[in-house]
Amino acid sequence: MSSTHGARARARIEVTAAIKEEARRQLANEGAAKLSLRAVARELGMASSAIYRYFPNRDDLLTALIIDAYDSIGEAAEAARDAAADAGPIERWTTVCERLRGWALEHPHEYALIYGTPVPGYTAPATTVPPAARGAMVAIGILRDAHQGLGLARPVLPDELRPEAVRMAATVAPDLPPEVVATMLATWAQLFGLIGFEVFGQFNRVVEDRDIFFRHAVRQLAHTVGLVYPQQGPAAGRAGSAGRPAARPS
Amino acid sequence: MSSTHGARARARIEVTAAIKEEARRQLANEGAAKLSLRAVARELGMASSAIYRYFPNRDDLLTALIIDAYDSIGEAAEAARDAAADAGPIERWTTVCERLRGWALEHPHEYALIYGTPVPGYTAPATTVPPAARGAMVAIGILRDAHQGLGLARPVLPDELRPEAVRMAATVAPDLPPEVVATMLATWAQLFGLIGFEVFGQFNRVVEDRDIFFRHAVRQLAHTVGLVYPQQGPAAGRAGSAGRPAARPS
DNA sequence: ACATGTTCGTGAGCACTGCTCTTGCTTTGG
DNA sequence: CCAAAGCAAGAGCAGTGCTCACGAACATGT
Repeated sequence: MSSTHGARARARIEVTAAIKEEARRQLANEGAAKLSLRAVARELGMASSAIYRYFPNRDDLLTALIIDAYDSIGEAAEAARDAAADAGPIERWTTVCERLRGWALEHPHEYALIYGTPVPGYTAPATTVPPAARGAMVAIGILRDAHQGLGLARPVLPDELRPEAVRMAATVAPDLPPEVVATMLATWAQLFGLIGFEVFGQFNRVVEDRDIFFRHAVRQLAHTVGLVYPQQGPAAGRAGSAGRPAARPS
Repeated sequence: MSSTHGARARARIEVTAAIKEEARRQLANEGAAKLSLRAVARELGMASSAIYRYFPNRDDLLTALIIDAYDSIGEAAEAARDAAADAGPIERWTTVCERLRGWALEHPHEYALIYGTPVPGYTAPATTVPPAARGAMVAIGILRDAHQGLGLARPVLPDELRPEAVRMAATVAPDLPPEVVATMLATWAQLFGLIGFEVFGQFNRVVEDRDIFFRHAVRQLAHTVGLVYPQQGPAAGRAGSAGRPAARPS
């Protein structure tokens, strides 16, 4: 049916890709708010109305770019996880976090598209959900490994949070303890607070050496989320500075 | 010179206020990207060109709204701090954090204006810096009080972060230990990660009971930033669940 | 091989935007 | 009282998202 049959179908996916590519360029130059379909068409040498054969409206173009961005950052996270496959959970965590930050700094406008101000009146369709979850799934995977390998402390939850934690765990990672999932989600949001502040310039004139600052903050987050150095037979990384069993109050 | 002399000057500041007010209304309805000067003028019953007597261009109107928003959230933080003046540092911290979140949920578009994606090509003028710092100053004040009252643990910093921590402390809070300032800045960014995820809908379909989730996360942040219940003579709040001295590794 | 239905690019056009400039009017200060 | 300065209005320019009717190129069933 809709395979790469004729020259027509082939041309269609080529033009679609060219539009997205040019749109991404404009995104980097002007930002999402000023993304102009007419300008994209002009740069591609086609009539402005021709764009609408490929994307019914501006928001749909944005949706395509959003999905691509989620896939891109998700892929980066997965690659970082795989590159640090032999290291311990804390090293894997920090490696993934630093790669997420690196991606954000390399693609600030695409980062803004997915983690910044949502486009007004635009609600992301359901198709964006799976790509959006890729990054978080990488983090959850690291926690899962640590959980199975005694490298994860189970934080103590207050009773009032327990039902919500159980609910969250059921929809996100049913095989992990609810305490871990709840803490993980909060930590995940906090991580993007750090990244966002840097990308959006909130650290200007305040934090200078942001590499080191971020590295330290992310190690602290690893502790917050419950990652500790394994207690029996340390993993690949140096395990000199041992961690506590660490059950935190309230 | 430029006091409230004639009826003309009075009218000017009245019209300026009316423009900002109407602009804020449009902001809440349509978002910053679709803020239309013509629509503002139309709603105010004046010619579109008349707006430019008061704001030379659209970005300057946005700048005014940004400053107002910073002042508004800063004022909210200060009010929360004063309302909890008699409580202990942890209660003050959580009260301020929950007020910040409350303000953000009440004014999502103004929140997006100051903590979301920056307007492309627009760099905030220096006049926005003092209002922007108001909120963080409230948090620093709480830490200062706790520091003087033995309610603050001094976290252990790795050596590589020390010079940067000293630099940050010098420009932000010279009277506080560098470790505290460094940890505080990271925690501050993480707090806005939590708020941003909620305001921008990243928690949709994942976190249901966000009040409780946020309250727990903020208590955890209080621990991260080093706030503990005072060791000699507990403060006003209940001090039953005592905290550890808590010096954290790496 | 031919006719049919679908897809595509085009250019005109609508309603809207930010912004500029000239033209007159009103208020102000000397 | 009168010149100077501030002000609103309207026309106009260039740009935007988006629609529509039109031929041309393609795909496909008979």
